[in-house]
Amino acid sequence: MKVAELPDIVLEDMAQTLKVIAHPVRLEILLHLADSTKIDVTTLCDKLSCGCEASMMSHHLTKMKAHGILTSVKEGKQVYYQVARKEVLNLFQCMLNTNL
Amino acid sequence: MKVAELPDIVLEDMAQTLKVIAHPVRLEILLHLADSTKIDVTTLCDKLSCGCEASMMSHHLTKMKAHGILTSVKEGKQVYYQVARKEVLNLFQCMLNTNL
DNA sequence: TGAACGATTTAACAAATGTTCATATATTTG
DNA sequence: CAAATATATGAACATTTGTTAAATCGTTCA
Repeated sequence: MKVAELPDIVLEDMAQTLKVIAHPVRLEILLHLADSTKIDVTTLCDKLSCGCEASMMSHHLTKMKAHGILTSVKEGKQVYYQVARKEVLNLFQCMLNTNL
Repeated sequence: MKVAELPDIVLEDMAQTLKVIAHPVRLEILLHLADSTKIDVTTLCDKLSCGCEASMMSHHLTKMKAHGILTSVKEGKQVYYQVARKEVLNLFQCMLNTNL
């Protein structure tokens, strides 16, 4: 990891990605999606312990989708979300391993 | 990594930590501190490519210190900062390795 | 068809947080 | 003590967050 050579743009991208996942609800969403392949908004609201309303949940999901972390497919009335960049889950593992 | 068992408080702490480092300048600071054991505010301003004024630099450093990521010692006129939680540097390695 | 319902998104706004620029507070030195 | 240097603080500005209400989209069924 050569520090000085890391261009600003890379740091900005990194910061951006970190910022997107740096929220307790969004972390919980990611953890849940790590297990289940795909899940719809209402079910997420029910399963998560954050007591999040559908509207707020939609906000968080939209944000992560906008940054390419999630994708979604519409099936009938529901919209199913899933993790697009599995790498973000490594970050989790890393944090858990190192007590962060 | 058992998802459902991760208590909210842990997720909040994680999110908090991520939030603190989720800024391009703060990332650059951390990378720089990974190499040099300790460094003062003005030198940091000079070395980093972000063109950060001392005042802003101080804010970033203060923030990271407040969250236990950095520590500082005052020696005469200058204040030297260094990394208190080396684990955060693992996060970097993790992100670089996985193209995040 | 279209009225009613369920699922998700969007809009609008206040409150909390984060960022940045200007100013203030040390600390050393002449 | 005054000047110069190093760092920290304050206050304006911008962004993010959370809430409530309303809008959209798809289904069902009378």
